[in-house]
Amino acid sequence: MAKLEYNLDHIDFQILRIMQNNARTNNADIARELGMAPSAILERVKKLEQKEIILQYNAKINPLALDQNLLSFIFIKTSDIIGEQGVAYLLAEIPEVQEVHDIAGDDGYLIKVRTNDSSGLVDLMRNTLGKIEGILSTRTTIVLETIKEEQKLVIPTKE
Amino acid sequence: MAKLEYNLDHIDFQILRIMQNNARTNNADIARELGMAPSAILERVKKLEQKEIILQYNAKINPLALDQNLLSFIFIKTSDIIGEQGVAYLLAEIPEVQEVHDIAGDDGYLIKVRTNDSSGLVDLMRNTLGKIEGILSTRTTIVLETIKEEQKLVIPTKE
DNA sequence: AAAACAATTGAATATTATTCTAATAATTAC
DNA sequence: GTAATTATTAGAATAATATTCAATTGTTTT
Repeated sequence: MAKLEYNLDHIDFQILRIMQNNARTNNADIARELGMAPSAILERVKKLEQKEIILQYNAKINPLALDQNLLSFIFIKTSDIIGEQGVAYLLAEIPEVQEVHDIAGDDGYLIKVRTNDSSGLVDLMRNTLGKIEGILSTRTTIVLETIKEEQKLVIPTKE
Repeated sequence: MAKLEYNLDHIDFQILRIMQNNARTNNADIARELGMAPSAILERVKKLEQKEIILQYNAKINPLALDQNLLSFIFIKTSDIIGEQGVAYLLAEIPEVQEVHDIAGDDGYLIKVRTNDSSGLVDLMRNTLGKIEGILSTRTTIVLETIKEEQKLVIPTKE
């Protein structure tokens, strides 16, 4: 993909701010808040989507409601050569794995995993991770409590 | 807050699945997809919100577009006593800090931070973290590349 | 300054959201 | 087990929003 030009003005920032806080805010409301015509807002939002500045809209669901109570981070050392990320892509395919990051210094990855409980984690490690070629070792960190968990970016005030 | 009863049937699961994938899917579309009246869907969605099963709707914004290119994880050891989380709440207030987790075993927290670049990270550590009382030490892990980053939960197929 | 391009408005139409009532289904009480 | 209660749904009517498009205004480019 070619280098994209992100050319955002302060109106775009305002739209992003509103959307980041409530992705279901309707066009008419955004238009009212910004004092513009709905059609103009629609145009801008579409452009933000096309330029892949807004990547997706998602509902944040309470993990407790789906009985997914255990959050863990796992450091994974692999035999992946630098540049190659074969293991990473396999990890990314696992539904319980929410994040996969290639990290500096350790020849490995940091993954974030959400399971039912500790038995679910053990299952995952034994039956899923255990079957992936190239994993040399793992180090697991259990989350006792999550104080904050958001994806919100800091949006500039001025353009 | 009293213990909430989450009583979800397979229709709720389907709604959650749709919403999780695209939070801007409109009522009419959901209704059509599930073969139900829009009013019934609206009723259910409202209930899911009220029961705090759907926590919020957010737009995922491309960090590159806002020039936030560096992602880091920082382990923070503190003098917080078990049960007390004073430092955690201070950390949670920092806009660049997207996540704060109380982790097992280390008397500390794992935080996820998104900054402009490495100088932004240094700034944050020096000027913001450095001013928080009770932080004993930090260990920073830099993310070279993110292969996957989602909040999507695994939603049961059957009720 | 003119031309080319981009963004905005405003109005018209299509579609959706929302409300409400009646009917149905599911639970609970007795 | 039956009646009473409660929750859910459909369907129709209305309010509001989304979307399209032509005309206008604003912005760059040359």
